[in-house]
Amino acid sequence: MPDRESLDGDQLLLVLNALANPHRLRIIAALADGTNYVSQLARDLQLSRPLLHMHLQRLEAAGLVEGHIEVSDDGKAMRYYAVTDFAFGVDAAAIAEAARTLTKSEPTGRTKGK
Amino acid sequence: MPDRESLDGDQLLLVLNALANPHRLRIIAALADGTNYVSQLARDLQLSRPLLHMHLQRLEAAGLVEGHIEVSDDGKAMRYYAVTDFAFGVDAAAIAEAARTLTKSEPTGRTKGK
DNA sequence: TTCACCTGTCAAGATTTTCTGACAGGTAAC
DNA sequence: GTTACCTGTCAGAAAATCTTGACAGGTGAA
Repeated sequence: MPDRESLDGDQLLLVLNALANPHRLRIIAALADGTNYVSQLARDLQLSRPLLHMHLQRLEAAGLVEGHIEVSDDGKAMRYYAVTDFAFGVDAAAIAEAARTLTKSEPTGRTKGK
Repeated sequence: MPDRESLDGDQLLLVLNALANPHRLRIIAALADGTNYVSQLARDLQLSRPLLHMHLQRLEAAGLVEGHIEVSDDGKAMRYYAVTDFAFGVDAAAIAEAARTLTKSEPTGRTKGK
């Protein structure tokens, strides 16, 4: 397990958003038990496959899980996902630091872009 | 500063949801610089007062900030907010642990309630 | 071929969240 | 009185998120 990471504002926000959902917390918990492929994971968690797909992409975009194709013995291509070694601490000081590099919805010169 | 807290699933989710917003990160950052009252904070952050009010409530519900009424010299009642001493770590193991006590959107016996 | 799996995508509806403008009340100062 | 602050709330629009069902493709096995 790596040392505690230091994320910039946008990264932190991306991660927090990825974690702020019960399904996604369960997905991480399930993958922490061991790597798994999409369809099986969907059955385990009782989620529709398209829904799980979307949640996995959100988690992967935040760098919390990683997927890779693996060809099974009988030639089927399966996408296996595993959790990454992420670890970070959250307190007021860390947030104050991160907030300085936030590019979204700034008071001036907003990057919003409609 | 207190030791790293250990939150149950629902608490953790509440906190993560509270933090998963750029405005709210900025609010915490601003309050980390020093306590402040609502109207002034709204001007500093360039947010409408009703909007800030909503965000503050979300943060307070998660236990990240605390507000109290303070009567100024000239008799006006102002609501001052300050950050609390929260601190917690996030990694796959912590999430796996917390996920076990999640009550929302469970596979069976959902608590959804419409 | 048909079946049972796997993968991925899309459109569109349902639900939440975010945000604003308008309104209510209060005090002190001019 | 009016003005200038402070507080709080509400309804409703706007935007983002979540979720499902249907469709596309692929493989190997019976």
